[in-house]
Amino acid sequence: MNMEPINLKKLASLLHLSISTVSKALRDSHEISADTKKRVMDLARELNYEPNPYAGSLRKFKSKTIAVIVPDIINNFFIFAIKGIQEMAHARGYHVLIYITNENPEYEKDVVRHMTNGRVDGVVISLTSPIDDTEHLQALQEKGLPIVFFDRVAEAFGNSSIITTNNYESAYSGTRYLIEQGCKRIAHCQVSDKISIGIDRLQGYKKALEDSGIAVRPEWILTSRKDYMHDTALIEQTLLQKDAPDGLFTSVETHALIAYDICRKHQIDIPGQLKLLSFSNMPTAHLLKPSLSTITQPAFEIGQAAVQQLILALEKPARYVPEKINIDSILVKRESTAK
Amino acid sequence: MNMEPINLKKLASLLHLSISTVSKALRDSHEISADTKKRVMDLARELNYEPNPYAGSLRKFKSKTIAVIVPDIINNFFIFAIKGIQEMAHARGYHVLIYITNENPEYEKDVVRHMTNGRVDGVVISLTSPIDDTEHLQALQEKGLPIVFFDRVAEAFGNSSIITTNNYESAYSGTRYLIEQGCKRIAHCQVSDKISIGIDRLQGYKKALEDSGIAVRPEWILTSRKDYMHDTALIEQTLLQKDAPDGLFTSVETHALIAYDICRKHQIDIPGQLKLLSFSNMPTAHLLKPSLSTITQPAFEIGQAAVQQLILALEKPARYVPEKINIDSILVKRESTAK
DNA sequence: AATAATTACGAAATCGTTGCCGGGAGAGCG
DNA sequence: CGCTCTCCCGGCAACGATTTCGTAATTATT
Repeated sequence: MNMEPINLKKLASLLHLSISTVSKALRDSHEISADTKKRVMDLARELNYEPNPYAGSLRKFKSKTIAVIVPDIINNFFIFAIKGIQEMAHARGYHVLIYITNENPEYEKDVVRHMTNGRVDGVVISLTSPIDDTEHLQALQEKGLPIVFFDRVAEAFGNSSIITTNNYESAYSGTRYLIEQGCKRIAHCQVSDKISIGIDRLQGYKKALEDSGIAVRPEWILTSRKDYMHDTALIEQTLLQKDAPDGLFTSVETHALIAYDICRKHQIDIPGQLKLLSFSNMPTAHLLKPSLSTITQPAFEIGQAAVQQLILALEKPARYVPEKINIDSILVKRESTAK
Repeated sequence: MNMEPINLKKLASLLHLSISTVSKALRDSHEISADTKKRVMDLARELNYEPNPYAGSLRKFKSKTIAVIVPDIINNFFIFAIKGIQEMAHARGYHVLIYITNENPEYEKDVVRHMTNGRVDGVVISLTSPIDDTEHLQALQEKGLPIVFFDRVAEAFGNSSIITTNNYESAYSGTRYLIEQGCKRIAHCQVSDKISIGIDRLQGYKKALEDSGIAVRPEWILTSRKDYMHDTALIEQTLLQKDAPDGLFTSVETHALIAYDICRKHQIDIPGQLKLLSFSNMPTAHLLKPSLSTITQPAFEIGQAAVQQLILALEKPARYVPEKINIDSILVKRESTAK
């Protein structure tokens, strides 16, 4: 079944030319006559010649491949971001390797470490690791591999572009909105206290409470352990206590769904007893019962922008200046926060 | 910033050994003394040596990379499948390149054609192209690249493993279930009439109607054009006609969501006026209003099985026999089909 | 007509790794 | 002591493409 491969040597021998001539003809070099070029191109097309990418990579230290590293894929934000990344990368002729860390920092480090070998030209990453634990990324950068962060970023990390949404402002205005809707006891469920978006959103939440003269209750700041059972127990316990919250602001859609399940189980009325607002890119938010008010991130655009920055760093390193790009989220008001 | 690369030559010169000795030491060859091995390994670890994958690929015609080609990614079935693919592949030491065809057969062909060059060792694919249009895949196979199909497969395609769910039976029992719930006029929305799952599910739907003595109405077999506007108009028009259906069985979750939107817009009661059942892997199905009855596919397991088959084909070609693997779906009854 | 310049191609080195040899040193055996 | 055998290691040729350099043949220049 295994046909003999079509490579430059094969083309050259069929055309009675040298390998270098064929190579140059295919790259449309000025050194080759139009006549010869045509002969070469025609045969290449006829035999479906495809250059071996690894041979070229070896010589040129370019693989035309980028890696996307995300904490999870069961999350509509990342889905849309990956879609944006993928589309932009392909449009620019890049291949995309995908790595899912499953929220496991050790696994992320492993993946990143094995990336110092030229397999990829650059990396687009949304961090799983805490922001202060980035030696593995440092190592990458020292090897000359550009990194672009999106969503969960390492602000302090020098020389890399960072693409985020306005996390602080969104959390602030989201929390303010809950207050406007009548909430006085608002809990916040954060994804982590050691990750950029966790920190930024928490700050926005806190500031909004302060500005409204509401005291921040530390026991109502719930921190996820990325474990479904644990997170469910944590939220359930909070929602069932005597002086329970009348508002819940969650940082990821998973936790909003958990809250829905808990409220159904214990017949807590949304929005009557509890108003719910979540960062989310769920396509079904408006169809839920009740429909979910969301802070919707421009996930697709963030993904696109990340790749644009990365490719700029790769192809015009001289002109490339790391940027901090912000693309605003949108607050969509629905039933879950109605008065 | 760009540190000089750590490669075998560098290690060899530091250790005063030859390149081949270092290479063999790292691969734990029996030709090398334990002593030398240790020296080599220690230095390699210290300097974070990572072998250049492309150099090896070039010599061994193995890239330890597979491609996943899917029609779309905004679809929970594919999300979970990709997750299964990714996890299994990484567990077995493979890297995953992802390609999204956006339901565009021409793009699929392009992607597949550029894959005959050794970039990947094998391909896991869910087809966008019609089942009778597979020369591009034929070309791949002739190059000796194993292909594993999942979900949208090419049955007639020789020598490849095929992983599906029991599409025919699921569609049959789903339709029967709608009839049991009192539906007499059931429409079916298929994803395509030229794709395996479209055909299989349509057959199951038809057989169920026949077995219940209900005539199949061709105008109620709606075929998607993978265009949101078109599909919406098509379903809307069907649901608004005089003698409208009292049941709708959709093949992909997107169309179920479209149906929800249409029903809301025109105040069609689900399940009172229209019962709705859909193939779907939505995590929010039980939270919709009304909750959506689904035929849920074992997407994650299908992805895993696909990679297992592919790796078997790659690593034990002698022992590999193409298989047709079926993993059953589950019918989950919820409010959208209540009596 | 002699020299310079241009055109069109080929030879060979190179990227980092692997694997087939070949060979020297020492051990074991008769 | 001479032979074979094993143990370790180094040399070298690939893998497929790119690129630098060299060179023969043709054309242009003075």
